[in-house]
Formats: sequence, C-alpha cells, structure tokens
Amino acid sequence: MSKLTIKTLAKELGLSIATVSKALKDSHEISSETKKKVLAMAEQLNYVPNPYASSLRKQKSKTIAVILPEVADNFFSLAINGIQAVATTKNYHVLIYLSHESFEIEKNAVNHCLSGRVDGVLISVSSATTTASHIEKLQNENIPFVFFDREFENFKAPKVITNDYACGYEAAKLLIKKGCKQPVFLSTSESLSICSKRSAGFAAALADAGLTNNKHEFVIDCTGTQEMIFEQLQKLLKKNKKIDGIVASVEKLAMQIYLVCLEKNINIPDDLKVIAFSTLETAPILNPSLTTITQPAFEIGKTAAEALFTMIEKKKHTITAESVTVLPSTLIERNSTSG
Amino acid sequence: MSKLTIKTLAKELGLSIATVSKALKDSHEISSETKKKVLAMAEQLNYVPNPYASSLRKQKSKTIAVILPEVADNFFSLAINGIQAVATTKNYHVLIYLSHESFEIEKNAVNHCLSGRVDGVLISVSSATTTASHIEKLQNENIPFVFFDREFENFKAPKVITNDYACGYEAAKLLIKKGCKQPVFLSTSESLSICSKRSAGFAAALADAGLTNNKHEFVIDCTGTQEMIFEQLQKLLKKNKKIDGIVASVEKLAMQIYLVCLEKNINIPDDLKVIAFSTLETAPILNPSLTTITQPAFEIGKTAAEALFTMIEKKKHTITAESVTVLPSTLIERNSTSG
DNA sequence: CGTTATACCGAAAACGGTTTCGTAAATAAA
DNA sequence: TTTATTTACGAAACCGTTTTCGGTATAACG
Repeated sequence: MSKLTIKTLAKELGLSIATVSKALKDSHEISSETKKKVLAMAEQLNYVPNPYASSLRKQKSKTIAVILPEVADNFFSLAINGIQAVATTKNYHVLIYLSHESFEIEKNAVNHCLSGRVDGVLISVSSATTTASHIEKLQNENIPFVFFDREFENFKAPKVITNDYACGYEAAKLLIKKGCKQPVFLSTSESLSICSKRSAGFAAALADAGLTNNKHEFVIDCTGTQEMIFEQLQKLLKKNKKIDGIVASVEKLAMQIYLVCLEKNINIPDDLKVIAFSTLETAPILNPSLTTITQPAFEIGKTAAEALFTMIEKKKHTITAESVTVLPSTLIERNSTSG
Repeated sequence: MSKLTIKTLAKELGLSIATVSKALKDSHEISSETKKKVLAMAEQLNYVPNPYASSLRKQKSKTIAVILPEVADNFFSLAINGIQAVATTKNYHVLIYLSHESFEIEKNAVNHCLSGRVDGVLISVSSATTTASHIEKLQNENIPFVFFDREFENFKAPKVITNDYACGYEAAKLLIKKGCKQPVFLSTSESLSICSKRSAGFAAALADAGLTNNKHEFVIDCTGTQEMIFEQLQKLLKKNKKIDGIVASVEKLAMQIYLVCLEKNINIPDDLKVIAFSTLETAPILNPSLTTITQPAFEIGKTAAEALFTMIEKKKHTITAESVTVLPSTLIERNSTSG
C-alpha cells in the first residue's frame, strides 16, 4: 500500500540501505548469499527502484527525447519504430514531442530537454523553424543530439538524412522521360532542408533538359491544412492547364493531388503524371498506383538513434563535430507515371 | 558550463535557496520585488529546474505513459495526436512504449510504469495478452490508468472504446444487402476485445439473415507478419471460391486483401466486396475506393487522456470504478461494396 | 605473533529541488 | 507603550537512490 522503497526493503531484510543497493546491482562488495536473499525479497515484494531518485543521483535519465512535426505520417511513424528499436535494446525510455510544424512548440520541447530531463535528443525540425537558437542551447548544455531527415542546414551537427537532391533530380528526369513538358515541384516550405534540396535537384534536371526557359513557375509552395492545400492545388491546376507532371515533396501532398484529380476528373497518368516522396504502404493499391520515392524511414530512425547512443556513451561527446550519413531512397515506378 | 542549479542562482542573487524556490513559483511569502529579481536572473541565466529533483520531492512525475501495439498504424497515430493534445495543455510529458503485439514487451512496459515513473498510463493491449496480471499491479500501486480502444474484457477499469459490436453487425448487414452469400470476417486475434466484439456483431447479423446454416467458417484468424497474412489470404481465397464478401477487422488486413486480389486478378467489388475497420486517409483514392468503418481515433485518444487526467487530479482516484465511454464509429460506403 | 590483505557491510554525504517551520522586522491593534 | 499580527526570508529536513569512505572480522603471510 504505502510506497515500497529501498529503505523498507532493507528493514525487512535486516540490512543497511547501502548493502541492499549494492546487492541489487550485483556489486562485488556483497557476498553471494546476501545477494540472493536481497534479490529474492525484492522479487517477492515486487520492488522497483524509483527512477527519478536514481536519475538525480547518477545524473543520467535513461531517456531520450524525439522531437518531430507529426506522428500521423508514415515516414515519421516508421522512423519512430526504428528509434524505439534501438532505445529498447539500450534499456532507454523515449519521450515524444510533436511540434505540428510550429516553431514555438518545437522550441518549447527543446527547452524541456535541457536540465537533465533526457540524455539526448533526436530532432526533425518543423517547417516553420528558420533559426537554430533553441538548438544551440542544447549544444551549450552539452546535450547530445542528432538531426534525422529534416536537418538544419549550415549547422554543424550529426545528421542522418537521405539523398534528397539526387532524388529530386531523378524524379524530374523520369517525368521528362515520360514526356512531361511542364512538370512542377510541390514544396511545403522552402525553408525546409528536404524541400529545398529536392526542389534544387528537380530544377537542375529541368535545366539540364532545357525545360526552364518556358518561363513557368516550377516550384510551388503549398502550406496550411489539408483543406487549404486542396484548394491551392485546385486553383493551380485550373489556372495552369499546361501542367502535365507533379512531384510531391511530402506524403500528404500526394493525397490531396489525387483527391483534386478525382474531383476535377483529371486523369492520372494521361493528363498528369505524379511522383511522390512517400513511404505510403497503400501506394501500390491506389487508383492509379503511385510512383514513389521511398525513404528508408525505419533505417533513418535506427541509425540516428545509434549515432545518438554512441554520443551518449562516450563521456566526451564532440557535439560540434558534423557527421552526415546519407541513406539513399529508392524510386519505385508505378502507374501514376506510366504511358 | 557547469550545471546551473538553484543553488548557484541563489548565490548569484544573495538569497537563500528556499527564497528562490518560492519566488520561482510565485509564492505569497515572497515580496514582489525579490520575485522580479529572481525571475529576471533566472531568465538571464536560462535556468531550468531539474525535473527529477522536483519529481522526487513532490512525488509527481508530470509525465504519462502510452502503451500501445504499434505507431505505424493510422488509428494509433491519430490516437496519439489526441493524447498529446491534452497532455500538452496539462503541461505533461508523454512516454511511448510499443508492444509490437508482444505480451512480454507490454508487461515490461507496464513494469516500467510502476514506482513513480509516471502519474498515469494509457494502454491499448496487444493481441497476445490474455491475462491482466501486469495491469493488476498498476491497480495495486494505485496508479491511474485507462484503456483505449483495445480494452481487457471482464476487467473493471475506465475505458474509452468504440461501438465494435454494432459496427460488426452493420458491416455484415451491408454485405448481405449487397448480395453477399458467404461473407467472412477477418480477425487478427479473437482474444482481442475489438475483434471478438466485431466478429460477434458480424455473426449476429449473419444469423439474423439466416446465413449461418450453410456451414462455412465465417470468422477467420489472420496473424503474423504482413507476408504471412498475405499467404494466408491467398490460400483462403483459393480454397474457398465461394467467399464473396470480407470484413477486415483492422487496417493492415485490408491492404493485404487488396494486394492478393491484385495478384490473383480478383475484381473488387464484382467478385468480392470489402469493408475495413480503418482510418486510412487513402481509402477514397484506393482502387477501388474502400468502404470503411472509421473510428474516431483522435477523439478516443483525447477523451481517454482527459479521463486519465481527471483521475490524476483527484487525490483519491477510485480506480476500481468501471466507466466505459463509447464513441461511435461511422460506416462510409465507397466503391469496394458497390454493385 | 604481528602485519597485511581481503571480504563484507554500514554511516553518511551527496544529487537538486520543495516544504515545513522558525524568526526577525514591520505593522496593526489594544 | 505593549501586544498581536503580518510580512519576508532562511535553516534544515526530506524525497529515494548511489557512492565514498571507513570499519570489522577473517584469512594469509612473513
């Protein structure tokens, strides 16, 4: 009934607190007989040490934080799976903070990570963050952190990302090969590393193919709620009927494109070819099946977490060291770009 | 550089630790002038109190745990959104534990929640849990918890769920109305509350329509990895060509059905009509668009969290009290059941 | 036998806050 | 003026661990 602490355990056993504590962690200072007794009693009484007392004393929280924009997104949930996988093997706990693409919320979350609440943080920045002041605080407090997927450019720090530029290039190349004359790139926020790199690759491919001279705007920012995006796309396709190819920079844009086409009776791929950066499992069974550039989401989460733990485990983490690991995505052609 | 504690803050201000502590929490014992000074200095030095020291003394962790099978599932990620939404308004932190449908992992996670790591827990049980011994520990330690979606039947506790039985009934009724003679229900685990209730409703509708006498097995368990499920479905549809309707109890089953039909050239809805319990956003743009029974995932998470917090906030939480709130799902007819 | 290792255990000081309680000064009441 | 009350602050206990530092008893050694 009343809280079971190491003190009551000690009293029950007729031992000192120190002895019990050491016995529980298999110290060599304790005889094997008493160890056995202690373990048995602890098991019997179902003793679980108070994690916060331990954290306070050891200055280790045994927990990491994951800060990301959203969890209802296949990429991020897969990444979380990867992170969780390595966290559990390390016996670590994971706190989740959702920024919902708000800089304020993200800053707040980062602030929570100061002062020893976590031993490290994994972060994928929101589309609204244009300054890294909050992340610099982490650096100042010497708290290990690593970016995954959405990094902060020009910021020296460990990051694990995918080959965004190359994929943007490949996407455009495919559309061009399939005959598109006016493909556009749908961005969510050009301040986002993934978007700017992908669109840069996209633009480069257009330039290489000599398609940039027909003066159309080929990188378009789509922001807001799903409904707002829907309307923007509606207007875009109505205004510019020459658009014959689209690269969606993120998952949620792809869905809205399909919905707009459904409503406006635009045929994919005949009227419009579509490629999406996405890990959507339903891509093969969409109408039509969707050509995707699929990121290794689980692996990105996993290797980011692994990188974080190597930093946590060495006492002197050279946080300022920039180490970028790039896990390539794969282009999977399906019917949305056929013909 | 060195950790900034309340002690250094106090020394810097020429005040006692106690005074600073009280000033920071706006105690009436402190004059407004010193409060101002303290706040200013705290702001300037960027002081963040150590949460674990505070937790230890106050016996409150300001964090809750969410234990669920999976995060890469639309229903659960939406539920997490709902949970997070209320947690942030309460200034609470949320720990996430993924059971991946394993009882052992789930038990482990529950154990972590003992001993004051969290002030409460939200749990959606794995398909492998058939005993509630681990959850009883929570009760014994008087830790507030509430089930969401996947409850443990015959267990007196607060739960927020959806109207599974009625939806199973409705799903079957729709298939029958559309002319199905041998509809089947695809379960993932009959030990799971949601599945058993949904299948019970399904069976009841079949009985009411007089369709149970043709002796076919109409509730089928599909377990294992996605690949294993794919194979099971392949065999099922090959063996029993009379099956003309399917209700998928969970999201991931629906996808496999579509894939099998794609491979075996089975036409949906002509050869086979499909309904899925799912919150898939891509349902309208699938080929064909998928008829779903859509759970109010966000609201389930939200109200579960709200229920948890009312328990946390009253000192004497009558945990044994069973209070079931049911949030109804909605059947959305699409092309996978047309004709 | 005296000395030194070794094995085993306990007292007490941390860790960084919160909270109770005491107290001195200032103010109000008598 | 004396007494009671309020205001503003500090000393110290406490939360539940971990860890350092001794200390005692026994064994090993010369």
